[in-house]
Amino acid sequence: MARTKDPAVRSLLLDRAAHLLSARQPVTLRTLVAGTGVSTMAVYTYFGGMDGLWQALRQEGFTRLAARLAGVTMSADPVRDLAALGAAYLANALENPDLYRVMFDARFDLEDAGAADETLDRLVRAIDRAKTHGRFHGEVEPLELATQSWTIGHGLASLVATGPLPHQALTHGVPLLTALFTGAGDEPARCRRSVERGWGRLLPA
Amino acid sequence: MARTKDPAVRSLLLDRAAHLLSARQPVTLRTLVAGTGVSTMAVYTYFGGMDGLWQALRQEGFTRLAARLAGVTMSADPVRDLAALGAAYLANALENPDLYRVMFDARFDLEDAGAADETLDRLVRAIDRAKTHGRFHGEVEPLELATQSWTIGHGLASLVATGPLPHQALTHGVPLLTALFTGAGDEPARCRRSVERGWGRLLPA
DNA sequence: ATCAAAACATAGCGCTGCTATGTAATGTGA
DNA sequence: TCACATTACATAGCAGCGCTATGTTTTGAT
Repeated sequence: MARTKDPAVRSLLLDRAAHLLSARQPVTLRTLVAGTGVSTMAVYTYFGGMDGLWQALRQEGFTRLAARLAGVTMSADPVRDLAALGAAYLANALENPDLYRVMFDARFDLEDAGAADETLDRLVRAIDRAKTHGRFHGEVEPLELATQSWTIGHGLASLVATGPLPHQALTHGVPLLTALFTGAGDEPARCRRSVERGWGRLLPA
Repeated sequence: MARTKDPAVRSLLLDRAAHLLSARQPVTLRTLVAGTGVSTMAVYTYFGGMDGLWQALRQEGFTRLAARLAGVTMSADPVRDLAALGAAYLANALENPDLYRVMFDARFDLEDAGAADETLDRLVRAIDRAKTHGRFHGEVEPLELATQSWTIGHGLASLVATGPLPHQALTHGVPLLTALFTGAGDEPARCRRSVERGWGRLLPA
């Protein structure tokens, strides 16, 4: 008994926001709708305000990350796969640095808690796989090891994306993950080779 | 042949900014000077604008961090000391979460690059000490290991301060650092004991 | 004592997100 | 099919933001 929303408008606004973000142009209510033909009210009908737009943008960021991780093909070497997931995480963060910053920007009260859960779950499953392959010893808690891997990935991504460390520093991911996985029971030399293979093109800077 | 600046005004503004920040009240040009008796122009006289104030605030954050790290007393166990430095870093980040966020907030172009250098240097020296004690093997590059320790610390601090991980997750610091230092040559069981000692009160959540 | 220079106060500009108001479009019940 | 309630949408205007132009006052060197 009323007018319906047009999903295309919503996508249009999100796309334009992402474009402005990557073009390092300010994302404001007015710059957002400028040239789109829609009025500023559209932001309120579809997102309830700018905060809602940022939240939707974060969701988009996590969705894109999930897709990126899903693109990592599993191999016969589960530890390589773990490193490859880490590399994919970092690659995504550095290819969309602005979106990554939005995703982990403070000043949001985590109503979209669990947005990162899919990411973590994928890690957990990869670790489970390494366990069944006998690379990690039995006491390893997959969720804990996944959280620790995430900590390394996020720390690296954040320090590089935010400035304190140069891109070169991404190579630190190899010794960090190798140390972590070796501590989880993998054989050191073999572990390092696996991680290096998984880290892939992030290695030569 | 002119009027001189009053350092007290500068401190007053910085103090008030920190207060507003910790009180979770918006830090704006007008809220900053409200009730202080000084006018908005003061912010421009002493900081050149709000950006300058944020920059000064970051400097203050790093100064406070340096003081915190300086308060860690070295013991006979250098690996414990390394973990204690990590714990102090995290404790500082979580006691001044807003300031920590300002410190590592993106959208600043690193003109104050090197602000974090003192922190890193302290880590380097602690690692050097562990090397001379024979805890790490000779190929260990202190700067690299320091950067990797920082990555772990910042990753944890960021994920906890920004929301995705609960405070409980700080305990992950122990296995992470243990794995890293064990990989650097320390004997596993001894390393874990040292790290646990250094991690201290961050352990019981 | 003089006077230039800098600190300081005030007012106002263009921008921000947001909302109040009026209008046009549309899915639904009769 | 038609009327209407309901929602999308456009416009205008509000308070607040950072910043700057302007005029005044203070002050330190000559």
